[in-house]
Amino acid sequence: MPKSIARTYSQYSREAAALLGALIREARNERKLTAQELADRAGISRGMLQRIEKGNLKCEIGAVFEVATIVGIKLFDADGSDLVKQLRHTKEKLALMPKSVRRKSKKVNDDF
Amino acid sequence: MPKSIARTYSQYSREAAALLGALIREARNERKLTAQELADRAGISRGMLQRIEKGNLKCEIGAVFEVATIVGIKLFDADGSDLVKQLRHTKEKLALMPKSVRRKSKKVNDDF
DNA sequence: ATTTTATGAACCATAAAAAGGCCATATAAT
DNA sequence: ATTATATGGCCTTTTTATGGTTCATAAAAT
Repeated sequence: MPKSIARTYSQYSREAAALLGALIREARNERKLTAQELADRAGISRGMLQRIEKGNLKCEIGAVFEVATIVGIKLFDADGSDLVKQLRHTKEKLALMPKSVRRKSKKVNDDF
Repeated sequence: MPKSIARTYSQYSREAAALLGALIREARNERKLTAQELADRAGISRGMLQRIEKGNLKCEIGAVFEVATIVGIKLFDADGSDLVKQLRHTKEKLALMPKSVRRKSKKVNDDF
C-alpha cells in the first residue's frame, strides 16, 4: 500500500523536467497548436498538458514522451544524441550481461 | 472523471522508454548496485524500479529522472546535448513569447 | 554440493493522479 | 471599444499507479 509518500526530487530532475516542459510549450506555440488540440492528439487532458509544460514531475513518462514526440522533440534523436551513443554501447553489451549483480563482500561499494 | 482511457503510445515513445530503462539497468550494474539499493536511494520501491528498467510508460517521470540521475545518466548533459542546445534557444525566446496562441483563421493549420 | 542473495512476477489496498467541468483572466481578433 | 478564443486554477469524481507483500527462480558465494 502506498503509505503516504512524500517524495523529494533532486534539483537536476526538477530542472530537467522544467526545461523539457518549456521546450514542449515552445514547440507547441511554433506549430500553432492550442493546448486543447495537442492534448487531444496525445490522448490526454488539457490539465495534464498544463502540468507537463510546467515540468510537474508526477506526470507519467508516457504522456510526456507522447507530447514531446508529437511536437517534434527528439529525446533520442538520430545518431548525434549522447543518449543514443550511450545506448549503442548498452545494447551491444546487454546480451552478455548477467541478470543479477553481487558484490564481493558486504562492504558498501559507494564509489560515486 | 477519467472515463476508462485505454491509452496508446507511439512506437517512438515505447522505444525511448525501453532504451532509457536498459541504460539505467546497465548503469546500475556497472555501479554494482542492487535493485533494492538503487530503489532506496531514489526513494522508490523495488517494484517501481523494475518497471522503470523495463521501460514501463506509466511510471512517473520524476522517479525515472531520479533514478537516471543517481546512476549517472545525464538526460540534459552539459553543452553537447541536443536537448540543451534546443533549450538554450528556448530560454532566450521564452521571455518575449505571448502566453497564448491564435491562428489567423479557423482553417486547420495542419502543416506537419 | 548448500546457502545466501538478487531478481522477476504477481497480487492487493490505497494514496495519488487524471479527466472533466467550471470560472476568471488574459490575449487576440474584429 | 466588443467579441471570441486560450489559458490558468480550482474542484469533484473516477481511475490508476504505487508500495508492500509474497513466492519462485536465478545467480553468486561458501
